[in-house]
Amino acid sequence: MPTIRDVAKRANVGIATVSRVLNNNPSVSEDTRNAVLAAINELDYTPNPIARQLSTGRTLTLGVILPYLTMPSYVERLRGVQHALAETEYNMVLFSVGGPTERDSYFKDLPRNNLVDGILIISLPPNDTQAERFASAEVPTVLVDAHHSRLSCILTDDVKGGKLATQHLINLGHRKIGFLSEFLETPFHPSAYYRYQGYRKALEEHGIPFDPAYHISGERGRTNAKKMAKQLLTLDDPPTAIFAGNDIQAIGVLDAAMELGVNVPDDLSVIGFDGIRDGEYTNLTTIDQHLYQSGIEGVHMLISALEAHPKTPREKRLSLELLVRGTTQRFRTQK
Amino acid sequence: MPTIRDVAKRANVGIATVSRVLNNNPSVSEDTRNAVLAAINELDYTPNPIARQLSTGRTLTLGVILPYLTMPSYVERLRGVQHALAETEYNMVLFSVGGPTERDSYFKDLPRNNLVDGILIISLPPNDTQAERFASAEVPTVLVDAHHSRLSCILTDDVKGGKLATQHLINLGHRKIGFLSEFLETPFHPSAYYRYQGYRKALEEHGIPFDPAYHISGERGRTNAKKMAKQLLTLDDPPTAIFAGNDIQAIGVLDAAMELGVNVPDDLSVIGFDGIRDGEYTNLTTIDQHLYQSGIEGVHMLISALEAHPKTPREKRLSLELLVRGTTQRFRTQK
DNA sequence: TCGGGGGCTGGAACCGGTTCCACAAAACTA
DNA sequence: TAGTTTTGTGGAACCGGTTCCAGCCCCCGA
Repeated sequence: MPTIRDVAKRANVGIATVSRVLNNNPSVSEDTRNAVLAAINELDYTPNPIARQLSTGRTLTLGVILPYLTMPSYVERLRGVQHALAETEYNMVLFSVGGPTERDSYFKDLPRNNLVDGILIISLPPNDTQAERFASAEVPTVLVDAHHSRLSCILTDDVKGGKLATQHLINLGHRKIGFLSEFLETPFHPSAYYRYQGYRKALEEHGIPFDPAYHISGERGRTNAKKMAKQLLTLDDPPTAIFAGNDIQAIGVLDAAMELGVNVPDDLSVIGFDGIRDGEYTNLTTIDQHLYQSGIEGVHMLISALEAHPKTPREKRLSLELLVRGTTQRFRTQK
Repeated sequence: MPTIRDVAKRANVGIATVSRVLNNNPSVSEDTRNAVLAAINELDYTPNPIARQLSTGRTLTLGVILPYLTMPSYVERLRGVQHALAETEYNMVLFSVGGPTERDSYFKDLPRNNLVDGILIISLPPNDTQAERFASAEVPTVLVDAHHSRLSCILTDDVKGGKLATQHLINLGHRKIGFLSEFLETPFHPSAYYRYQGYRKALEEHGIPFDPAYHISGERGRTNAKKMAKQLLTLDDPPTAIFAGNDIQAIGVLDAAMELGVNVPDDLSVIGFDGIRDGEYTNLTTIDQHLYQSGIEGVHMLISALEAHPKTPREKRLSLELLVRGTTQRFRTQK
């Protein structure tokens, strides 16, 4: 593998000059430049980026910490990141987190070791100690789908979204509205809890009393959602509409309805939350939280932090959109 | 940021000794080791991986070159890679390819510049020149879902898969079988072409003449598949079964059937190819090509090449599985 | 008592770039 | 024509680790 010194020798110049040519420094005469370029060509020389990284202190690499791609929403956000990064000079190192230990070890080492110029954290909220570590590090950090007052973040207003979803059902004439989600207390970002709050607020604003029997939470995943939905649907006085904490769970609700012979949307309206592609196939009404866009915005915020090194963290809220498809319908008393 | 020299000074030892402690070299006395560890702790020192990379020549990083995550099959393969990599000491840099220019630039630079210890290429077949460059580089390369005789690869037998799919339809009594796919001539891996060959072979073996009217190809994507399927289904003598080149296209066929009021599977059997998760929602019969597994196998092969540096490329074929779900049915003359 | 060998340790060179600084030659300025 | 700037260039130090090699000390055997 030829080095910069081989090139210098071959072109009969100093290594500083070769370096200048490589970095398009204008203070090199035309003749010298050509001689160097010729030598580079003859030797098929490529500069070693590791050496460059060591001496400049820049790696031109951004680290993305995110959970294993088990949930479609992570993939969708990553797609956005990928798209936004393509237009920049930065590469992306993926740190996939399988569990809390791994997460904590990345959270501990990454801000200290100069391996990356900036860090994007997706759907993994740091605790106070960890956030402090990120905030005091010289490498900027941006959270996507997570919040901490010490760090910049891209946020979704889950309370508002929960309200939006519930209001849609209320506007359709539903009064018996179930809420189904993963456990509200979670060590990760408690989006389900916020959505639940939006649900409660919407009910309250419309003078609909909250019925604890219509609220169920449990382990995440389609199959568990199906089980929970069955519980709701076999109540003596079952809900006429169900708001599921995310799209995958909403699909679980559809599974349950199918198995119980409950017709959607005639006998049951179902609304989800996320706006993942799977919703298309199932024709699911949902709240679109612009997952793809969140990745793009995260990268933009990180890049601008890289250039400006702002002292105070920034926050950006993404908009939400009600996506009416085929699983919600006006409630008919008649039935 | 403290360096190894700061630690050495604080612990009153030489830098070599600190380095030995960092690398668990046994020839350090217990006392010295403790003194060094104490200094490391007091200074909150973390070794700089870039400097280590430069001096050892190892980056502990693998490069993954793959197309933007536009197709579910890429995501599924990447999931497998992610899973397999988690058990190793390697990190993963993602080089996402949006177009041919970007692909070629990665293909050109990556094998030369020591940025990664090994390269995994997913669904992007190199041409002869590029393959030669990879083969002669000192960093090992493995192809997943692509083939070149000079490089190790993880392969799917698309001809066999195409035969399997077609035979399934034939076994169900179908004789008028359509084949719909993206263009057969493509600069990328011509899997559609191989699947088409399997289709032809199966017909031949069962003495069914090939009817060019039943063969259609065009741009990729669900919407285009829908258009093409409509053409097939509005023929004077339409096929009773359609084999689509991949699952997304098969879903497009389902869209077309729905719009034309053609009942699946009563009036039309549809089979896809891939085994992506989207197939679950649509209850699609398909050929499962074990995408997730392909990522895992790719990583395993690459890691073993990293350790053994084999001179000749290796090849591994993944198995295929017919996944019978709800979109195919026995053909009834009666109709 | 002396020589040899092993256990620890530190200095210096090295990995391959970038960049500060010094300096020669050329190009202005008066 | 002498003095001052400008332009182009090379040497050496530096980034922060690893590792070769030399050397010290101690213990052991003769």
